[in-house]
Amino acid sequence: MTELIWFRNDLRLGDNPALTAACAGNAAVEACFLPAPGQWADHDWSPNRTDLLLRSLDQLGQDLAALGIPLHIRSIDRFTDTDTELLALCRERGITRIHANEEYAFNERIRDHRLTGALNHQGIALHIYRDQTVVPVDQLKTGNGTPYTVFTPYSRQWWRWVESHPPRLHPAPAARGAPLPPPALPELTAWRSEHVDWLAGGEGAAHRALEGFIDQRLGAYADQRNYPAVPATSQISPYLALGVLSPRQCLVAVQQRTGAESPASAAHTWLNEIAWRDFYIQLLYQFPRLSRHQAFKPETEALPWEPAGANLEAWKAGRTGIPLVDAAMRQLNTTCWMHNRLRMVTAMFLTKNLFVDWRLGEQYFMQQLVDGYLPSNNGGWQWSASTGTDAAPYFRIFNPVTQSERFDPEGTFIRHWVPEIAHLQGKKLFNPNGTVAGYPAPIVDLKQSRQRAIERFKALGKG
DNA sequence: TAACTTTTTCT
DNA sequence: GAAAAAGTT
Repeated sequence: MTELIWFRNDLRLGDNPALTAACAGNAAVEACFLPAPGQWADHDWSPNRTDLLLRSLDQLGQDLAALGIPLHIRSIDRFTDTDTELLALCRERGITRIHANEEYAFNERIRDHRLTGALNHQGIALHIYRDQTVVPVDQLKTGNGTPYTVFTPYSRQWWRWVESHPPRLHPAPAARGAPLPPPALPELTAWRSEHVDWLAGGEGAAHRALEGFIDQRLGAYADQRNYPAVPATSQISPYLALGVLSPRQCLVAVQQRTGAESPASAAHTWLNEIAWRDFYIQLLYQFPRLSRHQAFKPETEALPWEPAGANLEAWKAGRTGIPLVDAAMRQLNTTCWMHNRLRMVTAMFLTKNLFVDWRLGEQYFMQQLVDGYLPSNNGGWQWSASTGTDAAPYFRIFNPVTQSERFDPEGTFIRHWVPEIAHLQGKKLFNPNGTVAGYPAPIVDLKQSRQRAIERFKALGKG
């Protein structure tokens, strides 16, 4: 009898509940990963993200081989091909039990549900373990027993739960046999990218990034995280998105490296972002429509979005004529990552000023981001578009010029990414307003478009 | 995880 | 007449 650990969104040895369970006994342990490029395409996964995935998978295969655990990489096209491939592997290798960590998006849950039946029919058990969050997705409920849909009360309960349940990490397994040759990776050329060279793959790199952040930048995080010109953020989101790092490891690392029982305020601010991540994951789990291109607030489906067209293309290209928006989009297009404040600014500009359907922005972000992750990306977009849970009130519309004055006061970030206006001084830099040859005039009037958005949302209530 | 407008307060 | 506070969207 052989145990199989099926890696999905958890490309790590450390703190991996399914891996720990697979290695609990003395039976032989083998591992598998099933790349599904057809499904990746359906989910708008970026080659930037899958490049990091494949490099991390490569590292995982080597680490497993060193422990004497073979990793079988069997490419399929879509989730519907999973049963055939897994059953064949189980038959080949004499596997009777499969362990995997839970995934929370709709298609993944359907896959696992169907699979359980198909496998049981063949006498193979599929064991699923809670993962991806600090607090289990169905743990926190309001007084009515309903899921939380507002962050503030959720986070209160989140902290209370975390303090009464200090996370205990699953240790990485010990060697189970003689070292093996590392597995070969499939080519998947279309899913490779050269734009994410700056980011190293694998668990070791992820932990170095996490520890470097805590040691060098965590103290200043609360004060500086909103300034895109300052490298104040942790930059570990790509690893969390792929499960190369677990959020529980983040929590424990903060406690251990700061030597604090309960987190100080700087640590608190950062860990609250982990709570936001948990919040959005539990929402995706509780409300399947979020996985299916639907608004959390159904009434917002009636909003008369503008035809996307040239405005969407200008936004994507970073040629809207609004410097902070353009700088942010160019950062995204070049580095496959964008500062969080700018994600809000650019999303708000697309959905409120250009009044383009949030789904198109959400999709473009997924197609570019190295850290694209459905729960956070969808949550963030619906927050900005005021269609989601705990969303920005529709009348609270960011003014991208005011945002630049506040969060890029020296213009450092704008000058870096929009060099054609770098010579401008003072407030001119934040809104050249068509005065620089070679840089577009604003493609939309900020004041008028703000008013238009407010009126359209207001009309919803009367309908 | 605002912005804008109007009103009031303070020198 | 500026700055702060309050009200509106």
